[in-house]
Amino acid sequence: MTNLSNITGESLLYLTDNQLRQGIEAMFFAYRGFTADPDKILEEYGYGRAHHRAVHFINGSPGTTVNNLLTILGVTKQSLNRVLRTLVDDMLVEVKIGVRDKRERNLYLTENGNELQERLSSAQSNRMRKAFKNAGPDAVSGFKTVLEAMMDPELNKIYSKLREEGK
Amino acid sequence: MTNLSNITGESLLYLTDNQLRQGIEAMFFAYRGFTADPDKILEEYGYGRAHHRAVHFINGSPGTTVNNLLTILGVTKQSLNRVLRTLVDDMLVEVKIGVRDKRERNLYLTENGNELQERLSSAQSNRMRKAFKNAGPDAVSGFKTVLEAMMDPELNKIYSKLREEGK
DNA sequence: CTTACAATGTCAACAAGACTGACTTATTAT
DNA sequence: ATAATAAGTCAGTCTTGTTGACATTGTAAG
Repeated sequence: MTNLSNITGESLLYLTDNQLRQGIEAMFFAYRGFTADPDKILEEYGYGRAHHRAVHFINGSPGTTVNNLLTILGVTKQSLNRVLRTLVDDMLVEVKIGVRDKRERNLYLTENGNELQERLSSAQSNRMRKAFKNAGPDAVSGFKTVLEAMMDPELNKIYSKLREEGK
Repeated sequence: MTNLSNITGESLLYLTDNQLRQGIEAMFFAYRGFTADPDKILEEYGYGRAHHRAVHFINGSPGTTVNNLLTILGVTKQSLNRVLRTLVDDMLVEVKIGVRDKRERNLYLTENGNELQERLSSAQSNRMRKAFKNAGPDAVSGFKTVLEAMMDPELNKIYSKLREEGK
């Protein structure tokens, strides 16, 4: 029992190339699984992952501005605009002129937009719930800890902010 | 010590919508971080992520066939061929005719190919190593457990096979 | 041996989703 | 009045995926 604390502590973090390689491949395959279910739903609408991301973050921060969305998504306004325009044309997203600053546009999901969001969210959540249940609570916290450490520092700030807003 | 095992066991897995939402966003932001460093290197070569994936899996299974690669990557042969052709033209990948079955093509990295692979791998591994170190060994196993549970069953088989091959 | 199947490669056309660069229109701030 | 900001748009390019059709070569089965 002398060096057991060492064994479970720092010294197990001799990470071999193979362990790192496995981590890399786990990320690759898991991300594929992670997006598989929503992709099927999006296909019905003729949408892609870009639409999913927009809908997801508008749902999470109703009334957010175009600039906010650009920062979170990390794309150009031309790229976002293409997606946003189809969502507005299809009556899934509503655009309101800002009250404080009339240059800003506040984005909201319509009733139809919410319906799509719910479908996407529940598909993705179901998979994640199963994964979490299989893995157990300790694994879940480990999962989140590693992912947070893997983000770029700026994105981590945004993510933390979103965590606070979501209670 | 009576119900502590319960608390840390099943009952903590009442997963709220917010916890699931956070997991989803963590995946999104972490994957961005995960690909950020290699993307910069690939830009020097005029390559994209598709090239990275091809190089990665050829490196992991030298002599693998085109069909194997198609299965792992989950793309069409036309899509893979475009990428593979540039890699062969640029002398990063070598193609040898199969010995057992002459229809098959066995793929290998050349010296230059290995150099690119090393650069990509070390960039990505460095980030993952940092994340693993920050998170600690328990978090690492949790991370892997959840990701494996999140994969599609078929991909999980492939992934397990690759784990075995890598000792 | 011929016929069928399998592994690979290629041509063409198309689409999503990213990019750059330039430019307009409102609106706000200095 | 002038400059900066938020948003939108037009045009062109690139990567990476798709379908469909077809050719070549080699293996396997009858």
